[in-house]
Amino acid sequence: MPATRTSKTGRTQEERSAAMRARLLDATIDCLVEHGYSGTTTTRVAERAGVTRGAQVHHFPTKADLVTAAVRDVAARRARLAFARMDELAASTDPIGDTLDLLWEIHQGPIFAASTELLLAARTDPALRALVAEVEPEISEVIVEFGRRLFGPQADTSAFRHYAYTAMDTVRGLLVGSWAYPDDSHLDARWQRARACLRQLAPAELTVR
Amino acid sequence: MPATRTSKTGRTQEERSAAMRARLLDATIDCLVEHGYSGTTTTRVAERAGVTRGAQVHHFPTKADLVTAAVRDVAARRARLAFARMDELAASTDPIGDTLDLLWEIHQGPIFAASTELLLAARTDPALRALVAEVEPEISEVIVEFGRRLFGPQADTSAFRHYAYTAMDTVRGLLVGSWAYPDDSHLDARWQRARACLRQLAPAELTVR
DNA sequence: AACAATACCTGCAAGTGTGTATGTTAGTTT
DNA sequence: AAACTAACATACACACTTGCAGGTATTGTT
Repeated sequence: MPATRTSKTGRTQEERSAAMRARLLDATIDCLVEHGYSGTTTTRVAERAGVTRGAQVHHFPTKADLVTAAVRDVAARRARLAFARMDELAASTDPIGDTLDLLWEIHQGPIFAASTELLLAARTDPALRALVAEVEPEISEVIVEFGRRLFGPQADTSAFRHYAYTAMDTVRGLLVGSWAYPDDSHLDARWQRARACLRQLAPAELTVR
Repeated sequence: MPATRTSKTGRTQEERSAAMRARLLDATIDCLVEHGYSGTTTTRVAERAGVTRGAQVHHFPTKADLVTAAVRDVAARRARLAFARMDELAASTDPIGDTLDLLWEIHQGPIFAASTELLLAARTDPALRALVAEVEPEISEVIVEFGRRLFGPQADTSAFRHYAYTAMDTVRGLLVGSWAYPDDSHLDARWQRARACLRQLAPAELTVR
């Protein structure tokens, strides 16, 4: 136990460590979104987090570690957010449609830009690639688990998996496209169209558990 | 006319210039694909093209110029390739389906990786962004023109445009996804599914001109 | 043949990014 | 309270990138 109060701050090592890591990860995501992967220099991250570079390197020895940890972190947070709304979906009159909307919603915010930056960087950086290869199955597994809890064993069929992938591809495509054609005004409308298509495409026998 | 043959090479300035530019642009695309945007250093490009950096900077004063020119170049070449197959499409029994397949085919090869690298870099780099904003409408226009020639004035309806965008988004999404999940084996199968969906989604009244 | 213009080369300056080595402070253990 | 460990800070070395200045060679013009 943290018995001896030798100092004034009164924070245990673990608390300090966790707080520091959180600040660094947040700063990293911000940098990824604002400056892209190569613009996310360890120096800049440290600055933004209000931390010295020494502290940063102590927690994340290499840039690859830092960035993957950051993306893993937001992904996990978004996942928790999704799971928190599971009941709502199960009670819905159109669970599939609502799940699609949730998928869209989850992808809003910094997560998509950040993870795309990571992904594209990993495409050509072996060190990153190795780390991403570790993280990616975790994320996949979370998605599958989500489906399993919502739709039961049907989620383990290959048809379901294909469907889930297709849905995610569609969302990704729309969002990448939104960078190419910065006319964001019709973005939601286009999602509505795509959603309608996906809704129709859903395996007919799919029912909420 | 290039009358005076003062030298042995016998190449006109314009020829020299064009050849040099071509070599630089090709090398740039290769680097984009292999090393990503930030890994595409002007030094590396020059090396790869077998040219000094001085020559490179003479033709493309800045890195942004070089890279956008390169992407514009491949895009143009792919477009020519598409136009070359226009007759084939017009004669097809399923012109829309075949056009979708052509769209997919066009996106294979280096063009997609290269342009995505450019796009993502432009997302956070103002100088690049400005150049991309110039190139992007050109590309859009080519696509619209293609549609217009194949489907006539129907291509100018907003429904058609939305459809074209959706199709392109789908292709992009699939390909970005293929980097996230490096299991390329099912990629074509997934395109078949997506294609089927898009085929169905096509404006019913759409006919070849 | 002489002059101008363009293509191309060499070398450099300034800035930046990453990782590491080494010192200091705060927390933990006995 | 002393010894120990983890957290954090400072400073540096090495490599690398970009854009530019100033020179040489090739082509076009008169």
